[in-house]
Amino acid sequence: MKNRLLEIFDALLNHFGPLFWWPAETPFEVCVGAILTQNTNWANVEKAIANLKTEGLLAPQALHDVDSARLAEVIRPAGFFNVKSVRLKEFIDYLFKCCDGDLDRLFAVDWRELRGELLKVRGIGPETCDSILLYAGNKPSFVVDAYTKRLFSRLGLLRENEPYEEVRGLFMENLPADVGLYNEYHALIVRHCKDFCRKKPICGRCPLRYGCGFHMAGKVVKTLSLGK
DNA sequence: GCCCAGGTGGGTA
DNA sequence: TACCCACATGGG
Repeated sequence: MKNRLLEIFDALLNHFGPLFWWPAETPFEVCVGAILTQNTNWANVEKAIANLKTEGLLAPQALHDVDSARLAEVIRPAGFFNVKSVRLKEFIDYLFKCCDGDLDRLFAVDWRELRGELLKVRGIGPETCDSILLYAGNKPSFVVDAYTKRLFSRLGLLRENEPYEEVRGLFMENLPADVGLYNEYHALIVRHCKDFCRKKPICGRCPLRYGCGFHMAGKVVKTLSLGK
């Protein structure tokens, strides 16, 4: 399994090149984006982030001070704005409670303990939590999302409704605890799925389950060599 | 008009 | 544990 996961990573990296995620300017922006992108197209999140910047709200103290109803209006393009407004405030409340609003202090503690604490914050589930740890805190916590489950179940390496922690464990037990590797692997999975492995596969059925390659408009444009 | 998008929490059996 | 549902905008 370890070799298989590394082969898939190499094939994706070879095809797309390094992606240098997360698409954000600061660690704090990563945290905000991780909450805003819950079940939401990233293009809509970008609009909400742009609004936050325009309004001068993309900072811990500013988000701490702003009224949640006003915050909801600013992040409206991201969808689910009422619940996300509350979730952002919950995260900020925790940040001030534990670290006086200082992200560096947040990430200074043992990350495994921090993961347990973040998961207690309402609105921060396992994917949001691991995204924050990996992409904002540079901690080796593998991120699992809908794309990860879709791709690896189609590859026959997972069952379709495998629980989050089981999937995460599969990667973390079979890959070295390397922040750079985890960072790129998740980014490449997302990129690959957006291009080739949609909910409705572009070629009618996702070809990766046969280990054969990348498809576009029904035509094979590149072949993966996954080995056995 | 319909489907989909980098989830999460609450309720029910 | 395993489903169901609400939450909502915007692009294809």
